[in-house]
Amino acid sequence: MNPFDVPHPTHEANAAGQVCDRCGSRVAGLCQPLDAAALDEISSEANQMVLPAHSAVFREGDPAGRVFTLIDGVAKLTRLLPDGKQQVVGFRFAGDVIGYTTLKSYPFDAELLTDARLCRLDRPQLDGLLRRYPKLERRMLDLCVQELTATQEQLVTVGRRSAEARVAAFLISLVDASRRRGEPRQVLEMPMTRADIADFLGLTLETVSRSLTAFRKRGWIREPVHHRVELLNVPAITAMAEGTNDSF
Amino acid sequence: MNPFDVPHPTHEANAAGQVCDRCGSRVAGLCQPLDAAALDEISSEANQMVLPAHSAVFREGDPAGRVFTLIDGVAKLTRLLPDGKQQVVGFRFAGDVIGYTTLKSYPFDAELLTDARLCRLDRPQLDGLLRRYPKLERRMLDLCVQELTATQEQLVTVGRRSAEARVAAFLISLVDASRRRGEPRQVLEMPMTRADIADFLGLTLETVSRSLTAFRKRGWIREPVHHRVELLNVPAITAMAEGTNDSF
DNA sequence: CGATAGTTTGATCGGCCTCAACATGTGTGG
DNA sequence: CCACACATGTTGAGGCCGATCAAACTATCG
Repeated sequence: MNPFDVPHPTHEANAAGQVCDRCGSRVAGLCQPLDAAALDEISSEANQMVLPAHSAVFREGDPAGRVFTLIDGVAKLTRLLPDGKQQVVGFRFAGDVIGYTTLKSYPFDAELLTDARLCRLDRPQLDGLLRRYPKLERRMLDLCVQELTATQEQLVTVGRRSAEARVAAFLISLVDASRRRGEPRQVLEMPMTRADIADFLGLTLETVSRSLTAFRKRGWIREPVHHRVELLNVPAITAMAEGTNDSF
Repeated sequence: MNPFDVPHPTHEANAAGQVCDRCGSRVAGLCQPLDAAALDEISSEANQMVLPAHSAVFREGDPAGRVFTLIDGVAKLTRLLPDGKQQVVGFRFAGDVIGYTTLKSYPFDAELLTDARLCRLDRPQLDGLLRRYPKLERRMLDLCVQELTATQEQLVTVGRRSAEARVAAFLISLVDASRRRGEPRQVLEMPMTRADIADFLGLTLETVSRSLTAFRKRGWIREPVHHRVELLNVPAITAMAEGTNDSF
């Protein structure tokens, strides 16, 4: 299933930290609290892999034996309902960690929206690292708490906001994610389809399309090419997301 | 604000483990992986407190300096929207841990629905325990992963299910929670109001009321007294929750 | 016993879903 | 390179589910 496994080049933590010179990725996720020596050790155990768009990193129910760091690309995490409908529980971007869990099997699908490079760490390796670097355990807890908080926020969005407010909140969350990984332009890559967005927001793809069209007509956004949005009026979009847009 | 702080009696872990004889609570939450000696040490540092119904354990934004274990009672966790509406992000029952986070402040309100007893652990104490008992850190990660998975499930419920399916799913989740703490009767304490349930499910209280009335008329449930439900037809409720009830 | 919070039920409205048709974009093979 | 198929996106019309507004009923508590 993963035909592109290649050995991972040794990381080199530079003075500023956080960036691996060899693979070019920001060492944002798991490894953040580690020093150079530890990073070297991890790198010698981790495998870099490349996967094409629309392939699955893992599926709901697979034995949870690996942890991935997304070096490059975008992934969506989905859960399946008994009746076949799907709910997107989150999107992941460069630097994010995917698939760390203490459960025996993954509780959701992880599917790539773009071609992607990933860092793969197998469970025995991870366990060994956790034993040698106790800080890592704390780091995983941090990540989990962040994820939990974000999911609760999403619950608020899906549970209590109007359709346009949900789409606006989604756009704002894209900006935040982009800023977090240091690309503070308001031109955003948005490789997800209307259907993906709809399954994230608890809407239909038609409603998402209509909302985006409405934003476009109000001059709030532009879509110069497919899968790229430009936010022209962040304050208006923010106000819409927060439901405080009595007039526009 | 907490006028009922009382010193916590020393725990005694019995041979079967998991139950503290002195305070009568099941030591289910944080302390599960610890041995008797560790439990004694924790107990000497923890404070038991009693709070009345409708009081706040902590509020969104408070500095996250304490961790609580609910010994007895029910709590709801809520987030506030900018426009004043609230979303219930979860309910907590006896044995559940509340308020452990690596964030600087609590990301939600914790409010009691019933009179409750709580075990309180202040942050410096917790940090010390984490240093002495590294297993605890792993335990907190486990709890966080569980909570995250449950919240994702709730996202599916709120995002993709019909009103009656959501209410049915809520009832089933009550049964599960009840079973988890060893009360496998299908007569359930349900101290939350229709409004609480509505804010959890992304519905209005009227819709929740109508759904429960419908279930009652179909003979699926009874409410012998206020704040107590009896599930008479779990299969039907389950089928409704899963959306596989084409006929009933 | 009155006041207040919570619940039920009814009537109406509207936002979003559904179904449908068409437009546009993308990839593939001739 | 073009023709074609197929995925994705847009737009419209109509209907339904759940929200909203309103009123009566019940339980709880001082």
